Amino acid sequence: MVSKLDTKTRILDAAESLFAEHGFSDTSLRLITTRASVNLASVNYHFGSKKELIQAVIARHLELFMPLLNEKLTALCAQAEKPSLLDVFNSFVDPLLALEKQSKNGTVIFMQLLGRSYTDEQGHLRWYTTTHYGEVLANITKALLKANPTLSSQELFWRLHFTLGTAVFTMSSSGALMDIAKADFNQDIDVEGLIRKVIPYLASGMNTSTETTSM
Amino acid sequence: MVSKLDTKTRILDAAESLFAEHGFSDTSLRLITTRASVNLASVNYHFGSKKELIQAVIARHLELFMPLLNEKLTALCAQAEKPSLLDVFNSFVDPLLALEKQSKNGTVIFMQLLGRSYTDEQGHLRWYTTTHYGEVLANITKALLKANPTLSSQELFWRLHFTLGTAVFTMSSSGALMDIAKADFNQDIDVEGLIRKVIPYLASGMNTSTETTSM
DNA sequence: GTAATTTTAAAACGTTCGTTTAAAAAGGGT
DNA sequence: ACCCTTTTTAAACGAACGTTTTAAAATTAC
Repeated sequence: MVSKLDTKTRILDAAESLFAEHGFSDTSLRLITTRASVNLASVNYHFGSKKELIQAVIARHLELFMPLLNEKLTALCAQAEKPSLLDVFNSFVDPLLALEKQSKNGTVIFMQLLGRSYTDEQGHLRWYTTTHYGEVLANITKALLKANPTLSSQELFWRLHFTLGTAVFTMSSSGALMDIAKADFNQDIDVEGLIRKVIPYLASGMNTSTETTSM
Repeated sequence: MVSKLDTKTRILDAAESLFAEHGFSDTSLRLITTRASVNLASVNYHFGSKKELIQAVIARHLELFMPLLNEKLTALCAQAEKPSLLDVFNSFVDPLLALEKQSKNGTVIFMQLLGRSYTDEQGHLRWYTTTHYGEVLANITKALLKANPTLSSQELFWRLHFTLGTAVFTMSSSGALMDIAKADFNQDIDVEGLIRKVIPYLASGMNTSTETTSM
């Protein structure tokens, strides 16, 4: 059934890194199959089309990430005491780092794919995630509301997307940012360090007091 | 010298909206020239190549935005009293809204182009902005440091990019966000409203207390 | 071992892309 | 009117794309 290393897997591995690096449109099937050392036609044989390959690449990450995140969030929602916003955002750390083990630079690639899915196609991924992982998304808002019950659903909506923007953009350009940090002030920081650095920012933004909005 | 409406301008107008909507790679010159009602070859005649057209589209917005922003920032830096972070971020409002007058949805298009320039090409725009508008960028950090002198240059660097991510992502997907807000809780909000909504979030994130980072 | 099925392989398909060419049209100066 | 420059136009170019086809090779089942 499978050889030493599955053709399907080799395609997925090559595709995900190339997609993250160059985007979906700028990555040709010929480039993918060359890097994967498989025949050009095998993509259409195993996945049907390029579009379905893109979905498969994203789905593979979501299938690992979402259950891990859901586990953390339900635990947070089940406990008696009120969690802090830092607790909620820290729930994302382990699931994100788990992606790192699935594939090299998995975390960054996942976030880059997330960002590209938001911009390259028109909300195609948004539909996929909400239908397949609606429960997880609901648990995110549930945990955030438990940490900050004063938030209206409207404010939560906006700040959640602000948060998503910060995270996606930061992790997507993490390579460049870490290079600049190293060159400008000799700061060595890895992916986990960057995640932990952005979390307080996100928590602070989510906690924005409405009084300051008037000024 | 010019006819009723310049061919060059018609190309720029058509290109910028299509670039923002579909991305650089997914927008063909044939689509642009068709919408602009000009001949296909006129792009290469007036701009040289597609790549140079992309730069021209971005440059046109930067040339309007950057001087306006610089004016606001220098005024802020010149004044005696210490500005708040909200003051600094509010300096961006008028320059951003000025883009709205240059072209329809100019603000959103500008931010979308900014985001795409960060992801589609590898730091090409970053080099362009730093060489052409390095003074403005320096004034941004100067104003932020005046508003929050406790920030180290490293922390400022990171939070500045967190801020950029929030702004770019939010404005890039503003159309979808405003649609959802309208459908889910009947909230009518325009571009200016969205800008003013994100600013307190940005100011709060920029003011993140370092003590909370330990937890 | 043979037959049926699955997977790989090479080649070609038709389309679309950015770009170039060469001629026609338009504009400006004197 | 004329010449000279600028701009527009239609057509074609070669390259690269996703996909399909057809046959060979490998695998599995009996």
